[in-house]
Amino acid sequence: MGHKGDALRQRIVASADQLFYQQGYENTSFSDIAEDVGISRGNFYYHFKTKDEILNAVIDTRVTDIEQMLKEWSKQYTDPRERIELYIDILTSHQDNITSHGCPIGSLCTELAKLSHVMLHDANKMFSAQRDWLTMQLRELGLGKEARQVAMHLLARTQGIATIANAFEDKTFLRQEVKHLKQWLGSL
Amino acid sequence: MGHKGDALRQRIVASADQLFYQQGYENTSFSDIAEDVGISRGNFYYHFKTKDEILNAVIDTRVTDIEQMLKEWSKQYTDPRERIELYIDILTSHQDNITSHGCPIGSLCTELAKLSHVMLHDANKMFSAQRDWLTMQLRELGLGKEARQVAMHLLARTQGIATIANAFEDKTFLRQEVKHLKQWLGSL
DNA sequence: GTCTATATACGGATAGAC
DNA sequence: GTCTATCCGTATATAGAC
Repeated sequence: MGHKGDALRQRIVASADQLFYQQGYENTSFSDIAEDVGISRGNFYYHFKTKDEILNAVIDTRVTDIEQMLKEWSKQYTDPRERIELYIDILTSHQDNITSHGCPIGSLCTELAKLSHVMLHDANKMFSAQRDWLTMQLRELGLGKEARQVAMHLLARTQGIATIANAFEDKTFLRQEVKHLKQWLGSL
Repeated sequence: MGHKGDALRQRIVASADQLFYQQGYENTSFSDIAEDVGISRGNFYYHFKTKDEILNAVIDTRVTDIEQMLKEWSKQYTDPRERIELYIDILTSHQDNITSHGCPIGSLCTELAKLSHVMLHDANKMFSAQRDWLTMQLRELGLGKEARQVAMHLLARTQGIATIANAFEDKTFLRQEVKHLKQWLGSL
């Protein structure tokens, strides 16, 4: 380890993350990433020995970033309802990317499941980090044992919206469903 | 055309369909399909010239099958609520496949979107056939202009359930959400 | 129609010069 | 550390024998 401070490594991970999201994991080659970063294929292998290794770095970075963001929200906002609304609003603020490429987390998990890739179990940590945070917010909102189940429900709702908005390339549908989702939140 | 009666061709399409579902489109090679059908690669190319051609056949067959099934349901059942319940029950009856490989339609659309594949527009007909049928059922149920929007909502709900059940390989969650979905249907 | 080569391209991964 | 050159496997697709 001790790689965290390596700027080039971070640039590679950022490029890989974007390309995996836009083109898919399998469909993205080392050449694609190397070209995007501006280094040669050979140099690339100095930083990452295998494709799985970079996938692992991409997932790890995303999990960390998600946890960081949610922790920040918990610090900056006191109302759990407001926090969840912020969470739902990600759909709207990323509507262009979502209609073009789907949800970066959902689509990666879907692909890894097809590849029977062992790293699916690491990838779904990107989901469970959200699930656990949402569960906490729902508990603060007064929900009891059912909080976790409701959190999973919300997770699924956002995934469904992303999948359909992507399949139909339909931003209007996405915004409609976000409105619907906020009404649902208000009814809790 | 005139290919419809060709038994071997149908077997190839059925194999391709299954393999695309289980392994993904890109990750499935001609060798995989040929081996599964029990023919040589060379023979394969006699029936389908390109990979896109077989993808097209797979999608066409699925669209036809979906329309056929829904038309059958409309014939055999009179209560629109019962029909929609039947639709929701697909999730339960396919729970093993869904937790292992996701929704065959949603995951294919997700993959084609990543590949910027032109056939995404054909693939989402698998969805719109369902949307249109659901819209009709909801109209019979007494809904007005909002019927189509509610149909899209239901579509998204099922997709979200499939994506999350797949990512977590969680059948229990799937069944929970199906129950939830039926409560929602009852409240319409 | 079905088969066995085979052409060609590209993928991941390595070796070794600088 | 970064590069070029290369190995090797596999993929799509074609040619041509039977």
